[in-house]
Amino acid sequence: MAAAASLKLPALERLPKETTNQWVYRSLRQAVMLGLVPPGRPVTIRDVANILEVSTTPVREALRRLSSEQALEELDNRRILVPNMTAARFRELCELRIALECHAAERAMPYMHGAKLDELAAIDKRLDDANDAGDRERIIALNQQFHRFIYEANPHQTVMPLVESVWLQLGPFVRLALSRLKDFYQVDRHSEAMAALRRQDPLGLRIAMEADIRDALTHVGTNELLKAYVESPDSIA
Amino acid sequence: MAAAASLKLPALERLPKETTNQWVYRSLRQAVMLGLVPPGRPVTIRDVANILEVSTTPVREALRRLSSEQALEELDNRRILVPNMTAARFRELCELRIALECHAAERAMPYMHGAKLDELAAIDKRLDDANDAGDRERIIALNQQFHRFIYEANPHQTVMPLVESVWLQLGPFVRLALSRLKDFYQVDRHSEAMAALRRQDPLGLRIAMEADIRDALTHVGTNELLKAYVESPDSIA
DNA sequence: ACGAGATTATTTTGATCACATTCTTGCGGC
DNA sequence: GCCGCAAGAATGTGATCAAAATAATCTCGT
Repeated sequence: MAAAASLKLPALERLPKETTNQWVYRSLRQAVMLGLVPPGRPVTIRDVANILEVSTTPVREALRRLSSEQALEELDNRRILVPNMTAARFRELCELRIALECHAAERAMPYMHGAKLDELAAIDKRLDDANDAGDRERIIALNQQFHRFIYEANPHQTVMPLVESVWLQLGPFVRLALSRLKDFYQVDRHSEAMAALRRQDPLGLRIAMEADIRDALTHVGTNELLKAYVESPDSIA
Repeated sequence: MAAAASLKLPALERLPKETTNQWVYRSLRQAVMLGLVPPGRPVTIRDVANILEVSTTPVREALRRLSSEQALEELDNRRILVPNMTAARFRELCELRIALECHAAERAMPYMHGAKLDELAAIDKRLDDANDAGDRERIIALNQQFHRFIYEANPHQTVMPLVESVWLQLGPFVRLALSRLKDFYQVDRHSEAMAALRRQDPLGLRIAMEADIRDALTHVGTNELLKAYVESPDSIA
């Protein structure tokens, strides 16, 4: 029946106390983040409902939520799809990420005490290991964890949801960058950032953060990789 | 019947081609923006559905969407409410607004040509008039329009949704500030911003923007007004 | 006759609702 | 005070209706 031949969803395992809505949301979010949903192709409620074997209501709510977070785009036609990436949009998102996260880091700095710095170093250590092992999934996860841990040190959270939104929009392409890169300079940047945190040096922190983000993203944004992807996504994925 | 004595919703008129969902969303958004929903008091789906005389489904989706935009908060209990404002959170939101909007303005600057500058000046002129007339509703609306017009000059939009989210969270309190203020310095700041745009001077633009936002918000954030509100909202509203 | 563009018909998709189910919470008996 | 039960509230389902996309047909000028 309902064909949906080209749409594959990861079928995340369902957590114990989780509502259907949350489960569908997590699944779709992950699918978008990993770039499994082809940009431009409409994502219909019924297709997703059929694939995940749930009714339409939770699916529509999950799609709507992702639209609110700019991970999906709602057209006038009521069609929902993954927005197309362009070089210009990618550049905008990079700069936005830098502005947002430098700000977040600076506002969180005063709350990074000794114990928290040790925890952060531990995360970085694990990231280092994953790096050596070449485990991409873990590298992405731990890198996000590293950044999140810093920003969330600030107990008065306002930025993190916005940061997540930008991550969601960049998600698939960051993965793309990693899939081609052999080694990462990020570890050094992370060390610089941690040193700046230890010194409580706002400017140093900003510089390290910006460098870290740029290192991670410029490999996609500037070279021909993004262009190739934009033109024919399937050839790379 | 359904009591909900203290919850009043503006009952926006329903636009022609609008779905129930969109209408409920607009109504709730406006209510939150104007501070009509008391923070801390749970907003139940049923209450809203009864007040607006629609079924629960569109209400739930509207509430969920506002939660995604950080205008509402979903507790573990599945209860939904307007997050409480604290002095610290307010400060965070101000700084976030400044960081975001300075960035947005700077990224939009190259796209502000002659014709667009004239349009901007026209908006500012109308704002000036509203200011003289003391029409608060229009002042708020036009001020937002002024800022939005600048940021949206950038054709590769990524920031505006994030800015809207912050506006939503600050909304009620900005209104609060205006309700007490006699005159505004913003007009001058707007002139400075326009001058900087004309010169294509990034630093000057940032300075003017930051000053403009600070002028609008510090009156709430620093003085006893916010404190009074946080302690007993009803005494001020 | 032929084909580009408009138009209608069919089918797909989204929106809304009422009801069933599941979860939370607050009350009252012990 | 604690436990359990009942009322209230939210989630999820399937049905129904309206809107939009796609397919098929028609019109008209050449």
